[in-house]
Amino acid sequence: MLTLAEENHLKAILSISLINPKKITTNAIAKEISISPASVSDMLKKLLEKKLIKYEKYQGVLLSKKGLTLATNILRKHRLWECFLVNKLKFDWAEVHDIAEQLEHIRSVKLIDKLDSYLNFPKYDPHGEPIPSKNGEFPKNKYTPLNKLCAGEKGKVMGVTIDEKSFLDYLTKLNINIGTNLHVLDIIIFDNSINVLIDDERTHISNDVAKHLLINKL
Amino acid sequence: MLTLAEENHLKAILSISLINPKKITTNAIAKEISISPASVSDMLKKLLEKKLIKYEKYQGVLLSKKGLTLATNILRKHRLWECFLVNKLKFDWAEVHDIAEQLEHIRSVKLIDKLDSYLNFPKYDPHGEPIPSKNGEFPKNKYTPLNKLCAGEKGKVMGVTIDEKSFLDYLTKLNINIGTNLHVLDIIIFDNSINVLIDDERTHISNDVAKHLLINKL
DNA sequence: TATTTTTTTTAGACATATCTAAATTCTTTT
DNA sequence: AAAAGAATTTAGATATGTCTAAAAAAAATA
Ligand SMILES: [Mn+2]
Ligand SMILES: [Mn+2]
Ligand SMILES: [Mn+2]
Ligand SMILES: [Mn+2]
Repeated sequence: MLTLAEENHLKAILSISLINPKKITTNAIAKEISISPASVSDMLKKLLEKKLIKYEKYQGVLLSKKGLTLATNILRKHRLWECFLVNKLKFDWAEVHDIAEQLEHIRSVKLIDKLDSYLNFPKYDPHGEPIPSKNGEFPKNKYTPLNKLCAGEKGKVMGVTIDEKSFLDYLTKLNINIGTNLHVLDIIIFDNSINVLIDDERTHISNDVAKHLLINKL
Repeated sequence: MLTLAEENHLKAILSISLINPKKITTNAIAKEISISPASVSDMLKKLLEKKLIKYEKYQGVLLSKKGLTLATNILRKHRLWECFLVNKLKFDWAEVHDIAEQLEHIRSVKLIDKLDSYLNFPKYDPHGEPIPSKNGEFPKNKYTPLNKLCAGEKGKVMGVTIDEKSFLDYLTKLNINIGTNLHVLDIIIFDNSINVLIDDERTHISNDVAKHLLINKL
């Protein structure tokens, strides 16, 4: 049985490796969960002891099979709860991540099975993030980050890859939501920012934002 | 902001005082949450420090106004989640208490407001236990514990005052549920147990069980 | 390759929450 | 009212999870 801290470390490792599937550094984990690298080092020893990670001192860390299963299940719970909060309780998409950070630690297999069924077995959460199945498989998506589109291309926003409130609130301010249609006007070479057309309105989007928007190209 | 342990102690004090509204003893709290009396003593110091209880060494404890508000809110969350689990996710009434023990600690005022509304502002949980309102008021009920009925009286089960699995599973075995009609045949003076008629079947119920069954007398 | 910088780990401290055993206080019985 | 018994608190220990500062190792730079 995992403690809350152990679950949070495993989930952090998974989250980081979903973006960049390499060995994960102590510093990256520390940053992800806002604790000191020293504390992460301590925890890595415990997780290694429990065979949840592959780890050699100074050499970075990977999830073991067992660790991956457990971490994926936490992510599954997180995203299912986000669906519940948005689809059933009518929360705004920007409000649910922080609450799901708490709900994801509730322990009951039956609860998650029933929640999944109650929600009609969703494949994506309210941010377009894929929900792993019970046995840990992610639905494939073939979407392109907005920063990979070329001038002139058009597409529809299918999801984001960050679901923190500050990011989502900014998207809302830009009139971007899931389903929004975009038309890339031009790309500024200097900083890789782009000008897009949204609802006939010209909008400027930084590269940092664009790379977290998943687009279904027309 | 309360820690999990603090919340559990406050809730324990409230639960005990709902059954018997006197000064609560250290031992009673210890028993309620299955920890040592020594640990409870430690915690009482902390709760006093935070002005959540009225407490003098060796003299037992009461909730302060602030403590009562917080504890009542935890109970409210517990019972609302139990409604959700039974009414929406179709859990059996015996399965939900343990899961609600976890869910009751989720922190989000908006979540509970929305859950309450989603459930249509229930007044009683699946065990017939009253759900306090947002401002801490309990709906009044005028039901009688089964052990106070006299031979010959009839009534309907409206709720229970324990919602642990072992108790509820036993009720199910006795064919007792919310809404069950009972007819008290006779009371055994020796141990205050009673014989009742349920669905034309004679059933023997101990005093210990009978006192936790709330009856609406016909 | 040697030096400097960065990253990671270790060492030592602290807060929380628990325990058992011993001391203290309260309650009951004689 | 004294003694015995029960309840409560204190003392001291342990486990977990965090921190900062210092040491060690790895990576980057000169
Ligand atoms: Mn999220
Ligand atoms: Mn999400
Ligand atoms: Mn309950
Ligand atoms: Mn209940």
